[in-house]
Amino acid sequence: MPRWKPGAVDRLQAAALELFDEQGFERTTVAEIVQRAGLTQRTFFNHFSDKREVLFGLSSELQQEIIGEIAAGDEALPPLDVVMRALEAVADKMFEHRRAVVRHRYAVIAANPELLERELGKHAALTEAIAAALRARGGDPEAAYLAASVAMLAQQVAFRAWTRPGETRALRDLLPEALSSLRATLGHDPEAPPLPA
Amino acid sequence: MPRWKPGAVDRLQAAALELFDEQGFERTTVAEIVQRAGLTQRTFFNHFSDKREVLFGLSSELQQEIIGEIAAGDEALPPLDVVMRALEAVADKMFEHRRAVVRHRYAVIAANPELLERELGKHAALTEAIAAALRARGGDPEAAYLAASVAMLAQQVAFRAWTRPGETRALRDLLPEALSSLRATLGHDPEAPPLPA
DNA sequence: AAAAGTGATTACATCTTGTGTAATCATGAC
DNA sequence: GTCATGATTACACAAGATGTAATCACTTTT
Repeated sequence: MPRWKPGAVDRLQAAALELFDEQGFERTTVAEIVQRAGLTQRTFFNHFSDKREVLFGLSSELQQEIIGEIAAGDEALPPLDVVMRALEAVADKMFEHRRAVVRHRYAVIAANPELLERELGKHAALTEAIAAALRARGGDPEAAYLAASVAMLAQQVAFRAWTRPGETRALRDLLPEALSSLRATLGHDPEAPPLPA
Repeated sequence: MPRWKPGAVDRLQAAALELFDEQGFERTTVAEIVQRAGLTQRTFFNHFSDKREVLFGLSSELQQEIIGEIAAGDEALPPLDVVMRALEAVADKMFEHRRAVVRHRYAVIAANPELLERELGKHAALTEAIAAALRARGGDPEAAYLAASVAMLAQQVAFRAWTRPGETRALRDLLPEALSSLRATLGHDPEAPPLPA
């Protein structure tokens, strides 16, 4: 007989998501979460550095997947293409099969400024990690930062579309579209050399 | 004789920036800030919604300036150009003449993850406000969002360069360069029509 | 000029988040 | 069988944040 019921982290995450959904993030106390999960406050803070972090359990796994894909990417490809392919692969592996759950979780996050700030922080950290992974392959540091930033902006544009009600296309297919939208937004560089015929 | 010394907000902001600089954000308590400013904790929280907000007093003014410029912008120009011109104008008006102060403030922010999250939140809010201002001029909502996002990414790239040690060029001149860098990063749209001869 | 109202500040109490430290005790290793 | 491990708990406490009512120089009204 185990001393404690297993899956403490899972229970805390589930209880928190439920409560945040039911009554909002701010009106939910950690005391309520741990009560529903059958644990103590100290245990909550043993597993999560703060109240918000309970919603971001998968972000480190996501980051590892992406930088893994980048490290394994084609050496000859330009940085942006490497990152885009990595994002497409990860879209299939970690997002596509749980659209409803991801939508739900993001709705909870979007409903609260504090959670949105944390999400933005994760986004920025991931951008930095991608840039670092690109630099590790060798290449101009500034170009790495630019490629990472542009790719993550495309990711954001595609993700917004993917979570839109009624949208059915796959995230991996929305990513190239997002990139095209960015190209269209930027227009053509007046100083660029003419296209080959 | 005034009942209280005037400039309570300014004194709080100054004391906070000093202390954050001296001992870091986390190791500084609100009690220390108000002691240095000669006020009480309750007064601090009357003026600032939380401890971080004391560093972001100018952000609402910045936002108003930018959306004002956008509203007054040339009707015929494409959205991205309207935003870029607004950012250039505001760069001159609010940044150029206090490079040292801005650098210093940003160094304090960059040194702490919580402050960085708040900065990202302000950045995102400004992006949304710009998109809203563009939509108010009429035009595709998605195009407005894209133009706002791309412009703010260019702003970020230019700002990074502007605050780099040794950099002397003006922010307004770094903005078009940042846009060019983004175009170069994205490369050319394979589906784009050929450039006119 | 007296009275009444305003608004920034203060005093006090309280809730919530987050941390430090030591104790508990089933499980698995030796 | 003994021992080390590690997740959980108990307890105390600092710091951030909020609600409420009181203060009182200054301004407006009468």
